[in-house]
Amino acid sequence: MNEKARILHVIKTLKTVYGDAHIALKSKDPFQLLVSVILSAQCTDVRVNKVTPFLFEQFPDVRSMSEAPIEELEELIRSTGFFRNKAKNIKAASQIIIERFNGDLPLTMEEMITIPGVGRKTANIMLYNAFGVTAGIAVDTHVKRLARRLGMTSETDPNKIERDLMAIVPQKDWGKITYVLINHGRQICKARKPLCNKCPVQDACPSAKQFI
DNA sequence: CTCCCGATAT
DNA sequence: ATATCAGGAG
Repeated sequence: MNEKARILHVIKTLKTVYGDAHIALKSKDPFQLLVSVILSAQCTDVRVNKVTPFLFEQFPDVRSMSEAPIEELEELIRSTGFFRNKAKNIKAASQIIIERFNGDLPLTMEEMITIPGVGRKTANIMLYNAFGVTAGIAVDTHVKRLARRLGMTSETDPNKIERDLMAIVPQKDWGKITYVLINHGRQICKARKPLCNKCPVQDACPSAKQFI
C-alpha cells in the first residue's frame, strides 16, 4: 500500500469511527458563532460555552456588540484567556461588519479574513458551519498535531498544513475532517499521553510505535 | 519570532 | 510546576 492509499485509509477509518463529529460551540446565528469561535482561541469549547450565555444576554447581536463598553466585554469573557485582545477584536469585528458588510457576515474567505481577529482557521469554521461553504480546511491545534502524527504533513505552519491536507483529503470531506480529527485528538490522540493501544488507526500510524 | 492570558489536566 | 487548550496580530 502506497503512502496516499495509507492516508486515505486512515481518513476513511476515522470518518467511520467519528461519523457524528460536529461543532461543539453553541450559537443561535452566524454572528454569535463568530464571537464563539474568536473566544475559542487557546481555550476549551466547554469554557467558551460557559461564558457565551451571559455574554449574549447582554449583547445578543452585532449592533449591541458594536456599542458594548470594552470593560464590560472584557469582564464577561475574562475566563477564556487573552481577554483584552478578544474583547477588542470582537468589538472591532462588530463595527466592521456593520460598516463594510451592512450588518451581515461575508461569504468568501477573502472578505472573511479582513475581519479583526479572524484568520483562515476561524474563516473556514464560519464558512462551513454558518453557510455550508467549503473553502478550505480549518487547521487548529488538534488538526495540526494529528496531521503531523498521522504522516499527512511534515509542515508546522498552519497554512502549509492546510495546503497539504487539501491535496490529500477529498473535497467533500474538507468541512467534516476538522471535527473528525478534533474528536480523535480529544479522545485518543491526546497531546500529552496519546492512547495508541486504543487507537483505531494504530496499524497505519507512523507515530504509534514512538508512544508505546 | 513574540505577545496575549485564564482554566484545566498531568 | 508545567504543558496545553477550536489562534491571530505585530
